[in-house]
Amino acid sequence: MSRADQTQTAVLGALSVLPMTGYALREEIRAVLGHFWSESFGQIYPALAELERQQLIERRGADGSRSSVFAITPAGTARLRELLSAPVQPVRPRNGLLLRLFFGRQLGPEACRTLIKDARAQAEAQLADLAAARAESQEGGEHPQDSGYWMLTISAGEHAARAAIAWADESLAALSTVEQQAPPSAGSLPESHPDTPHPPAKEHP
Amino acid sequence: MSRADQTQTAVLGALSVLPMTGYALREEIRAVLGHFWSESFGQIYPALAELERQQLIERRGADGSRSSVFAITPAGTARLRELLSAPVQPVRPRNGLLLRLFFGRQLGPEACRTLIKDARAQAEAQLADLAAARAESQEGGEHPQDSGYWMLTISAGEHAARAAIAWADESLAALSTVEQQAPPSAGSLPESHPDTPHPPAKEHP
DNA sequence: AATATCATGTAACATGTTACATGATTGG
DNA sequence: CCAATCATGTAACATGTTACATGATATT
Repeated sequence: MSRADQTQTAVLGALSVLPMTGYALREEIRAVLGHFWSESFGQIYPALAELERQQLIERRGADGSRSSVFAITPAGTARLRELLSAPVQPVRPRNGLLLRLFFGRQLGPEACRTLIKDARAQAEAQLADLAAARAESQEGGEHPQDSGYWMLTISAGEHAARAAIAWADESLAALSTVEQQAPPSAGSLPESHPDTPHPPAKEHP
Repeated sequence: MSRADQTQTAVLGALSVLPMTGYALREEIRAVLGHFWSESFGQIYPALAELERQQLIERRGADGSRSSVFAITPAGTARLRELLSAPVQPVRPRNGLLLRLFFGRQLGPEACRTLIKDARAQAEAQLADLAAARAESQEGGEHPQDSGYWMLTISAGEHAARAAIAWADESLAALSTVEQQAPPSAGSLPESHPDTPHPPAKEHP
């Protein structure tokens, strides 16, 4: 699957659940797929235009005039299955948090701790979001056929978030053992004695 | 931090550990930061040129002539700390595996199971890689000052990989309970045509 | 009547990847 | 000498984001 097709996959997939407008599409993608997927405005409309040109979706004047609801066609459903069957596009990782921690000596332990605490808080928030999504999906039950699959994605997010929290706690503990190490001397200064504002930390045994 | 600066951060960071050529830089980034970061060739050289122009790094004719080793300057170290202190760039998620599973009904349980098994295998492989990296970092010990921080990134990868494995096992079990559900009718059949926004459900008997 | 939201789009920009071109050095 | 690898770069392409322009519809 070429990369461009990924947007088409998401759009076709969403329309396979329910016909909607481009605007609603973006809202739904943000709200429902947001945990693991994102599309920007500038991609959705071109994708819709292209899909319509290929007759994989069709536009229906919803009731009177303006707002056009897009619905998937049989050919579109076939194409969706084809796209979903294509190998998963490997993602090039770019984790800004870990990049900063890797060069953590330049930042010093205090700043690193802050970064980790922030990440932990984010994971907690994520967990709360997912709990809400899980409840909604299980109760509302408008799409019982899909909800089993949707649960898989929610569960994936929960596992990842819990792992992040566990890692953060472990890391905060580990960081206290390097606390006494000062960051290396500033670029323009010769090495001065370590004058970190941190009180002496406990050595690890 | 603008996005472009992220490459500069990685390059400056790597050179802060050890001066090296652009080629070696790419190899090191791939080998050492590979678990959480990536840079493509086409970005490294322009970044090096720009950093040299700003005198944040300097080029040294290594021994005789050709291969130029880049070394960070004091100003470069200062800039690195500035970059590392900037807020982490939020990443827009794009998880192709979860996208496929979310629309799993179109694929059917068997294909989904395969996807999950593949993901599990990948996580296992990742875990093995990280174990090797951990061993190397702990024994080799060429950079004792940094190794504590490096361990944090390895640990993050391990937590994530273990979470992925646990999720996969759980999901494979869950999927067996939806096993009997057939994927919805093929694209050419009338049920999936938009005339009926919700294709009739084939409930399990 | 004024404001907020829905709705569709485009253009400019930013970012990132791939393939290619070029040549030096090294090891067999 | 030949092949592999090291080394530096560029250009074309692919992808993705942001800001803007426009106007309808609904709400207050």
